[in-house]
Amino acid sequence: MTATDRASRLEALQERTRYESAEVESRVFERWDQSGIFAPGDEGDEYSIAIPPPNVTGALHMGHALNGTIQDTLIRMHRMQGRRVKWIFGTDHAGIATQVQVEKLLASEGSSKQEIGREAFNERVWEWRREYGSTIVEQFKRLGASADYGDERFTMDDAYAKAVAHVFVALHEKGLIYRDNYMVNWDPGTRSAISDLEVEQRVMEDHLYEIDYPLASGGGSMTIATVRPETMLGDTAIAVNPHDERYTRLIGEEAILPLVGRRLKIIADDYVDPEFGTGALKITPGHDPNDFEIGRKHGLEELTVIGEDGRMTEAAGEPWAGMTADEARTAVVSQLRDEGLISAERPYTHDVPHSHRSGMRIEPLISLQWFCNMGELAGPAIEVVQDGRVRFHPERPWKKVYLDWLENIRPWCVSRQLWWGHQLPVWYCDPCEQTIVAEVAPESCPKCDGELRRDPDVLDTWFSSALWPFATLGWPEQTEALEAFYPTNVLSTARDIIFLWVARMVMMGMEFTGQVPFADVNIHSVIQAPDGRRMSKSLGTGIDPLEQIDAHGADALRFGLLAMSSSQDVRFSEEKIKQGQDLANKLWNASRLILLRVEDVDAAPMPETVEDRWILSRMERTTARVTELIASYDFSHAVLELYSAFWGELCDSYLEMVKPRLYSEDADRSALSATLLHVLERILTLMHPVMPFATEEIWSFLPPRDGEPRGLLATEPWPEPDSSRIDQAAEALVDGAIEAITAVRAQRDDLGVPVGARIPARLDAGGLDAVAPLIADMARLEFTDEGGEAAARVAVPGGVIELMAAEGVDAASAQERLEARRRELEAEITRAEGKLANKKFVERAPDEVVQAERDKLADYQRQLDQLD
RNA sequence: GGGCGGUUAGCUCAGCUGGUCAGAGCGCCUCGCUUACACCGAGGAUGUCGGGGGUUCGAGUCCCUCACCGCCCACCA
Repeated sequence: MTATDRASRLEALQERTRYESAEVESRVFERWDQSGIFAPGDEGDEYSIAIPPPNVTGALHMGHALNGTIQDTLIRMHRMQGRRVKWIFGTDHAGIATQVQVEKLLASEGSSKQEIGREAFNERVWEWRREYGSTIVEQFKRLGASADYGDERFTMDDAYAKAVAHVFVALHEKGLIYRDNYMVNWDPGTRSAISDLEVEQRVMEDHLYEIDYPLASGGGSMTIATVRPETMLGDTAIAVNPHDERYTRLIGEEAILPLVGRRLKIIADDYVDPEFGTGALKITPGHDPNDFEIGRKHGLEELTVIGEDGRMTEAAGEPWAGMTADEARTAVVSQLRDEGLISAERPYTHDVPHSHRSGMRIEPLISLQWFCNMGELAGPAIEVVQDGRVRFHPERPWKKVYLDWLENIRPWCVSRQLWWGHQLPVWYCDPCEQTIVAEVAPESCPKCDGELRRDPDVLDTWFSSALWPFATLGWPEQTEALEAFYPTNVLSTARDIIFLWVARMVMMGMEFTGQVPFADVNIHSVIQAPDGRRMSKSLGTGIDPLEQIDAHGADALRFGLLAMSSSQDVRFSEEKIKQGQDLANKLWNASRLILLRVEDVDAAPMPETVEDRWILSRMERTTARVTELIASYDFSHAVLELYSAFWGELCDSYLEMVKPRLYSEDADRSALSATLLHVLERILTLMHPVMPFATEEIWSFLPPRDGEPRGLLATEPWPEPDSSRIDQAAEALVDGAIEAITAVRAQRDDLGVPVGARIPARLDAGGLDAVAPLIADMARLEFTDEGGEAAARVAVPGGVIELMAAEGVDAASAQERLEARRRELEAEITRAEGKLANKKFVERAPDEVVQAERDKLADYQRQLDQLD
């Protein structure tokens, strides 16, 4: 860029009185992209974050936007700190979610996956992905996320699939993955088994029926209570508590299952609660998890009377076979009623498991599935969190939540009856009952050389997600990227997937790489809808981040989200986004003021005045504070710190103090220019990780450095706090001056003095002499030594400022404020005196606290004296 | 059934190990289109920190209890 180019750009800047985010963002993003900042550089200690991969089917929601902002803020700061940064980016194949999308598409074409077959279906999914899979990627770009887009991953990539198969086979060889006929959560909606973590409890209104089961001996009956009468068709026993005196004599006897006639053994088990219902429990090992356990314990027969299609099976017998479970319930109840076997029925409210995926009621049933025994894997994952190799932020309560879950971990059902996903690397030879588990498809049966049949099931999506931090880097190959960027530094996510994903990544990471997958886990807040409900598409409570970007700008959204979020769940507030927008605009205009008034200098700051030293000192403190806050994942405070440092200190105070010098045409403004440019550079740098677009755009207007046009702010070095610029004396002086200015302005306002009018005043506050010109200027006073009647007295740090009678000064109304101040001081004095008169306080409180109270009292006393 | 979190200005939220911690932004009121910005500036009002009890010289800040609200975990039919 030539000097004349710059001149004309500055000229154009004169006209741009507003920050136009839409216009700036696309242009700035293009510059970042072109210059290759998204890819890791060649130097520096590595710093990496693996993004929680969004679903390919996904659209950017507020959670993505918040987490994307958090990660990008970390990534950008560390990039500026000279680290060799990689933000591992990609998408998840999201088994069920994606399959459902494509099924819908097929349905709209009047087709179905059954009609076209598995192979063609999968081809359609890939096609779908080619067409729509980049949507969410582009949306992350609009956020300003500086991820390594050039090295994007997908959990169904060939290399990734190899890693998945490798892990499956290895765990199988170790005996941790096995096939079993076991009770699973069957989701009739997706027609697949799902894991415990994908089940959610919903409160349901049901009926609790009491049903009489006649005793085989003919002597009376036993009454059991159930909410699912239709499952009685699969009953194989009745259980009572061994200590329940009502039933002890019946243990070992038999009852007759009504409607069916099967003989049911009456067994004893501690599980049964004598207090509940009738104290007798029908046992249906095929359709209830508890009954299943009891059944296995007692060697009971397991009958499957409800099939995977949700209909009654042949085993249920006539006339129920073929009915849906609901129909069967109605039929069973009606027949029982006819036979007079229902002795009671009452409404019953209880929790019922539902599929998180389809929303359908879970049908517990026994199914042949693949499981992963997690106990052994959990050990190291517990250890690394206990010894601090993996740290949660905030630690409380997530560390405990994580540990509690791992310490009570249960087997994981990893097979899914879907078509889209990682198909199990398992083959069967039916004739010789061989099962082959191998990374590479075997040609034929090793025993009989016969044809093999591949297991049609795919793996739970979370199985492949669990490998994300290392499989994305090429594992199991020992790639350069793996060597450089694994383990990653931080994992950032909301709490809802701590078990589903975070814990499993730690387990798999430890098992297969021997290292933790990440050192820090940042658990951020969940953004709720403004009314406090969950933000969800189905509820219609979602707020589209892209619409927020359109309306307020990406920087505004980023600022707002960070300001909103803490460790607590928070309601979305568009006002916070608006605050971010105002901040971007203010930043833009403050920068214009500086850039358009300053001389083109290229020098270190040269403080000339106390306020110069003050702002330089304050900037160092802000630098240290912001750096520390971001590094400790305290984003809301980091962002508020930036806000108040920039708006409060730089704009409201410093820039106003400096204006007379800045606008004086005759004076040499080079020293001031150097200071102003330094301060501007510093604030832009500190704000860049949070508001990358506006800061980058402004940066491009800065004068050349070392004769060269500026490069990108995104790669500018992050400032090291410079303690030599800390100036406590200057800070005390200027802080005092600001306090005095505020007090005088308030008084003027009360007096009705016109804003622009300069009025005569006397300064009688020893400590403020050095900043008298500053106060005079900012508070529009003309200090004199002349006597005369004071129209008003204003208490200021260390003394008083007397406003002299002058035109527009209404002495009478001044009295009011003075009185108010006097009352305030008197109240404080009374309070302090009372405290100090309390012997116990003086005796027991720490000396410094007592002394501080004495100092306060003295100070108030002096102020009060000076008002008289 | 366990466990966790919340209840602070009209709204959304900060307040670490108890002693200027009663705050911020928005909103509201008054004044100002002053040569960066009206997406602005100057000034102002507003809270017995959910209720009750306790510990302490001193408590939004610790303990107990009650009341709502929310979340997580859990195999009581």
